[in-house]
Amino acid sequence: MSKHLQAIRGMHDILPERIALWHCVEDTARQVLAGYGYAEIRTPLVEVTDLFKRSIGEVTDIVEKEMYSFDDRNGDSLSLRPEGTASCVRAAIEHGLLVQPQRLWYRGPMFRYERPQRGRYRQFHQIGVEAFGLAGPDIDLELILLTARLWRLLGLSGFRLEINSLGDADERLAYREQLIAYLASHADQLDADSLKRLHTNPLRVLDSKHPQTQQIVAGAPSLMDHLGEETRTHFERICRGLDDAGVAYRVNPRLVRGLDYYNRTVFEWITDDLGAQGTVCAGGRYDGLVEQLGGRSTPAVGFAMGLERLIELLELAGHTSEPPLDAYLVAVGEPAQAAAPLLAERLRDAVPALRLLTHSGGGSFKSQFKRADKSGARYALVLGETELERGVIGVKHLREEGEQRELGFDELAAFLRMPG
RNA sequence: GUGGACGUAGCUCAGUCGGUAGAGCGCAGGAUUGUGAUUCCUGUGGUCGUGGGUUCGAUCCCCAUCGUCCACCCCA
Repeated sequence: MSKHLQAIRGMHDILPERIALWHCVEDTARQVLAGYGYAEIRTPLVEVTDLFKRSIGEVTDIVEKEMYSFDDRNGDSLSLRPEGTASCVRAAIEHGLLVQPQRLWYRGPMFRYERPQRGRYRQFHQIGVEAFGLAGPDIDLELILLTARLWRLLGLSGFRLEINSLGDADERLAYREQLIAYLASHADQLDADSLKRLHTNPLRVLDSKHPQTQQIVAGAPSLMDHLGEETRTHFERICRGLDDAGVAYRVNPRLVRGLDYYNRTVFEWITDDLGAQGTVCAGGRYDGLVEQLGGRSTPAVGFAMGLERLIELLELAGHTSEPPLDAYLVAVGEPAQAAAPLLAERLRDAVPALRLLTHSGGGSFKSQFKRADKSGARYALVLGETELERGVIGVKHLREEGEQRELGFDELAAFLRMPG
């Protein structure tokens, strides 16, 4: 690029030619979420840094090295949000929303200082969904079914669903001890990263990609065996529900998530079509987080999906946008040009849904028709000297065969209301 | 943060074993002074990412830097 001014690394402009795909995902998601009774919430992009430290976890990569943090003029440390759950929980506590069950969703940009890669950006967009105050497995199931419906409506297939249960806090603690003991006995065979995590975040070693570490992990004690009766039943009921709903899934006992606040259910929707960043949607239960952030103990489940990743999949699937315009108004000659704006206004009054672009800048019939064609409009509306004299508007089909016709205003309005 | 590939026209790319660059598409105009998309003709196109070094001379070689892409890591 020869320009000296350019967008910040890993942060991308979304250009008009691609915006239709964003609308498609956003509108479909909004429609699905409304259908399940979820309400949208919007929170600031910036929060006190401490909020993320206390929720995501001090020793996670996100908090340790990926946050955009800065001091404001008061000397308070603030951060661009790296994810949405923490803000959502903070807002819910702050406004007393948690006195009753709440189903909330949000969307917007998130920021993480990572090395950009396919499907991974420094500013990226998520839609997140959170359900508060509901402890039963039915709500975990509802969230997963909701996502499955969304994929269906978007025409996306080929995802696989992986689920796991991390157990309650005490179950996990007991397992953690055993896992550390096991891993420590094989310490000499672990890769450096896993060795570092052995005592800080041993569960993360389970989903290491390192081949040799994976071999060790294969022989590790299973988290599933450490689940208590209640946790196990909770998990089984989700699996049963998925079976009954006909949603295929795979229990992956090595699925853990990178954020500290998860307990019990975790799940991921994964695709093989995006290279290394295959997780399209992920989430889980976080029953302890609300209390941890100063609220009353409140069970909660949620997930987030990456919009850039979904949109790239839609592009791969060959999604194209609809022709955006119904009509393009061609006006040649001074009197016609003077009359065109008023004609356009009257048409918009008469046909509120009409998508009409009026030519601007004058020019010959030829050049205006070229514009009309490129605009993608279905019809050209023609206003020239002759039409003006006769009090009619020419209507020409740009996308199909058909004679150019001359219609009076009322006829034209009727035609544009019910074209074709 | 680590490793690798790559930055040439608005876009996709070619090219110069070092002598300041081409194609296709696009865009503008014309063939048709009231009709687009097809066809034909003409025109428009670039500080060869940026900065420095070597050289008589650098888009090409060297170094740095910024950016893109891929993988690791991590995650949506």
